Amino acid sequence: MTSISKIAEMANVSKMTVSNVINKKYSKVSKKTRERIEKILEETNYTPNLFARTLKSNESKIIMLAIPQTMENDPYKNKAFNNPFYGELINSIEYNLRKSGYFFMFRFINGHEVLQKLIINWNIDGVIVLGAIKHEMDTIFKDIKVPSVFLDSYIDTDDKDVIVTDDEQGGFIATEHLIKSGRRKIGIVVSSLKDIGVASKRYYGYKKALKKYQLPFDSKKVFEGFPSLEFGNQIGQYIKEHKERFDALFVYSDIMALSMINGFKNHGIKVPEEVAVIGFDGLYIGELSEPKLTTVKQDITLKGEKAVNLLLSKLNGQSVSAEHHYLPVELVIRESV
Amino acid sequence: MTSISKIAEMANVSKMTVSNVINKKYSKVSKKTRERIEKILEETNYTPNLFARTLKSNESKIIMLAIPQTMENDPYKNKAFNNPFYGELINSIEYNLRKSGYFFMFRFINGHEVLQKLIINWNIDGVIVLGAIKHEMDTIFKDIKVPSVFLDSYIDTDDKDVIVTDDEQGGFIATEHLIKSGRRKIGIVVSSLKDIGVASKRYYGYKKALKKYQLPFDSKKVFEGFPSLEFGNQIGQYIKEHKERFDALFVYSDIMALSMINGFKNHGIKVPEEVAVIGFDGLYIGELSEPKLTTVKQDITLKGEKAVNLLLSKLNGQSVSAEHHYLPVELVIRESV
DNA sequence: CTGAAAGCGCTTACAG
DNA sequence: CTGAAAGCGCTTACAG
Repeated sequence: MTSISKIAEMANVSKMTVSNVINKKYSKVSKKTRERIEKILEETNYTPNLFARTLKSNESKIIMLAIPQTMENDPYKNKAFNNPFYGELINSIEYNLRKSGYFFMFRFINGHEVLQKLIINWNIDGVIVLGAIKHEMDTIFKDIKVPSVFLDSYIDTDDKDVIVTDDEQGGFIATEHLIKSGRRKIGIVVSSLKDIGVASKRYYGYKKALKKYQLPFDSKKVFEGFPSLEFGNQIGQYIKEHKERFDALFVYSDIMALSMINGFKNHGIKVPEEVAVIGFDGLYIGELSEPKLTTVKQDITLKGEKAVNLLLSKLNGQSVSAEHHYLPVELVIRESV
Repeated sequence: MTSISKIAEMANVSKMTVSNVINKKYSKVSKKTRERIEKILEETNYTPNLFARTLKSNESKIIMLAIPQTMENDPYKNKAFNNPFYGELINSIEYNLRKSGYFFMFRFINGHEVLQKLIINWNIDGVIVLGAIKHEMDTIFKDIKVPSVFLDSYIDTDDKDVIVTDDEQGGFIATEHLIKSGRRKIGIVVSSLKDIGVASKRYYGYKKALKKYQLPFDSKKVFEGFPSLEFGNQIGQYIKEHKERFDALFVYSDIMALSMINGFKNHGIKVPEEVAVIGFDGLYIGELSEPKLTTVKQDITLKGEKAVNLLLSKLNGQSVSAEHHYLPVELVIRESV
């Protein structure tokens, strides 16, 4: 491995001069020296050691995507990333970071870890946090001293940068669409309502729509769970047994909605004739289902891009005060309602 | 930020003693000193700077997942990670690395980059390469000097560690299952056959099965493309127009198979009655489709685990000679054949 | 059991 | 325009 000092030796100059050439501080180097050094750099295939650079400059160019792991994260037990949402988001974040010359570190953070430790460990320049909930701000995300952007997080603090989809509005238009299509007995499927997050915001939107159209809210029509064949079958069976009480379901994610539709099929419930189903996300797989999934679409790729851009503007000091962005949602009507 | 020297000052000892306590080299420190230092470490919430450590020790604990980007990788144009395969794999790799105390860096590598540069940049301890093809070994993956594992890569070198699914066997049993179910006019859909890779191996298996059962091979029944609504519709239309020539399709991935089934629906082709479809991967979404997708299942989570374990065994010098692993496939019969 | 010192590969005031 | 030197935070022979 060629180091600066080796290059300096070969070129018969000081390390500083080499460093100046590498960092393109050309005003400090004569053209002749510069060209001689550049040639050697080229020949020796010099590659800087970014650890050394970071140690000195305190700029690592590493951005971390941190996902708090709320439940068991052994992928054998919980394939969290079954949901293509994650792949699409990660794809976008990696691309946008790389385009700007940053490196992408990715990590689930379990409840016992404190993100700030990892940040110091690696001199992380900035952090994108996905799906944080309020109480985690006092534990996992305590004392984060680098620029950070909270994605899909409802953390109830004004001084943090936050990007979310307009989840409440999304829940509202989903439910409103069901109502406008003539449904009156509308259930909802979410992950967990224990904490305020994406799921509960969409749930608020659901309740808001019911209220606006003077439909009664019934807590027995609220189902909490995670996408799986079992859960879909369970809800399918329940609705089969209480058919008179349901004519529609708002499901808070597409992957979950497809799981529900599957459960309905298994129990002979016709979608949308007997029970209409509307999802949330607008994933590609929703276009492939039978019936094709009506859903509330969010632009996941854009979300990743926004997160990176906001973070980088923080890093560059272009944006100082905290920003809160609400990304728009869009109703996509297909066949399941 | 507390550094070792600050701690040393507070404890009235040398930096070396602090370092020994941090690294649990207890034989070199008296119990009394050790406890005093540990208390200070605790109180000051000391976190080591891993850049400094790496600079000295040359062990970064960073593992990189490198994916060569064969085509345009702007996620606005090509949502590569639409395929939940990637999410599941990344999930598993991250988990298994973290469990072993490693950090996970993730990056697409475009054709102009050389991975070895990135490795030197970051002192990467090891690399997992996903989906490399032969000629990339002379460009992108030239001169990799750290332990590396090639996943889903057919690179034709004995001295590299390789983990692949038994793709040829998978293609064979998929096609054989179609034949045994009475189909004789079997097409195949793959990504690209230009290079030897996962797609072409599955294609060889397809040809092998045709041969074994003395069915003619017809190059007009081979379709190359990428999963999208358009491609599904295109194939749907083609098969509609040449209905007499098809009664089954082996599709090299589940996400692509679902795209085909969608195209068939749009053109009124009944699956499996008119054309049977078998996929490859065994993703969750295949259980949700209509009809449920018959497929060749691979264990993606296991694949990620194997990749990490093999790489770590290389790092620890437990495994010296190159290993080639073939992961088993399994026929999962559902409804689409 | 403990310390002083060198060194990993870089950058950056400072001096000339 | 160029160099000598200090220093980023750590580890590691070496000496006592």
